[in-house]
Amino acid sequence: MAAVCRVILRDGLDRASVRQVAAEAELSMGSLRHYFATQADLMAFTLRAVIAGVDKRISALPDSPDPLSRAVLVLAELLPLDEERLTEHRIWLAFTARAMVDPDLAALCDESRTALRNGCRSLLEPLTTGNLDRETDRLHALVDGLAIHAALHPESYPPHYLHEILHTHMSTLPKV
Amino acid sequence: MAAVCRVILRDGLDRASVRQVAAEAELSMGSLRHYFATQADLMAFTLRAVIAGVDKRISALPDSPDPLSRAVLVLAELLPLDEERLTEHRIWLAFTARAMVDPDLAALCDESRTALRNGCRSLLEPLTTGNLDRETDRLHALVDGLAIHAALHPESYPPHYLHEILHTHMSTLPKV
DNA sequence: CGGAAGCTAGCACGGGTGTGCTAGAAAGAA
DNA sequence: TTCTTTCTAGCACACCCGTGCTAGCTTCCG
Repeated sequence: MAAVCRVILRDGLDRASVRQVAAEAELSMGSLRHYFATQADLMAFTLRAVIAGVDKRISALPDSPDPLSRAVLVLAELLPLDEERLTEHRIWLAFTARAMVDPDLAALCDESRTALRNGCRSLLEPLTTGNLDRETDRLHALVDGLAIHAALHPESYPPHYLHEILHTHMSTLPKV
Repeated sequence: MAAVCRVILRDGLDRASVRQVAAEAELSMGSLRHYFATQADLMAFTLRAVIAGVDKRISALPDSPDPLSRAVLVLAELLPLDEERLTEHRIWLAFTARAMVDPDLAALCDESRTALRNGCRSLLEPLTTGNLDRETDRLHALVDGLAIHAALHPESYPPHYLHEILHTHMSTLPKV
């Protein structure tokens, strides 16, 4: 639901009321509620849609025989390298913050967080001989941290710089 | 303002209304407003207090002649290794999310974010011969990412494990 | 003692909120 | 055509909100 995202980006998740979203979507409140019985439904649907979008983009990625370039390619999808991904990350951050006090959202966030971690792990597997779990968590933290910094200050983290940091990290993994 | 923090942790920043905070502090609304003219004042004060607490803890740290152990010592203060720091990080995350749509809070967050980055930079300076800016941003992202993951899932990130990851990172910095 | 200053309590206003509900329009099947 | 389903619009309720305001209480200084 594009309207929900626009409202969240402009006014924040707190102010994404049913009324505001309906106005943004140029719908009446009643119409909106015909599709989404409650506000929680609306928000959960939106979050799911964002997650599904990311998943889809990643699985559409071309295969690459070289584990390192594949890893960089995949991880780059998780960084806000363009307007679309910047939007996704801001939405994601808003929901993550709310997940701290909303068990339903927390479950959703956890699910995709775990998937992300597993993804990092499988990318890392052929690339390091260090402790895999530890390296996974280190990479995962780096990617999320970078994403947040870049989402808040895109001007300080241009795409090529993000790539550079990512490459540095992957090149300094503990190896044999 | 401990009451504000309790409400934010329990119900979220959105629901940290003047009424809720007053109730949590066992004060009347009027009394609270005698000290904080507006809700924004209350929140800004709280955020400043949290930031000041972290600053104070860090500057109270004992000196260490060894740059590596000093770095690990300082950075450990930025991770949720105990209940107090866990609280701080959750509060911080809540405010960060709101800073996306609140320019006043954004200014505050930026300020301490920059300070943190500079801190990382000066810790890193004697430890790596890699590109200092890039290493700074990489470390900064790692610390923030770790902090967030640990704040959301403390059970998966026990203190010794956080330390371990930190140590791994510092040991694999690009060196001569 | 008197008076001022600091503090507390609470009311009231205007406004925004989620959701239950009904009434009607549009569209498609019989 | 008529009936049924799907959709739209909007009202109404009860609730919580920030803030302006006043009235009373305490505390302390002169």
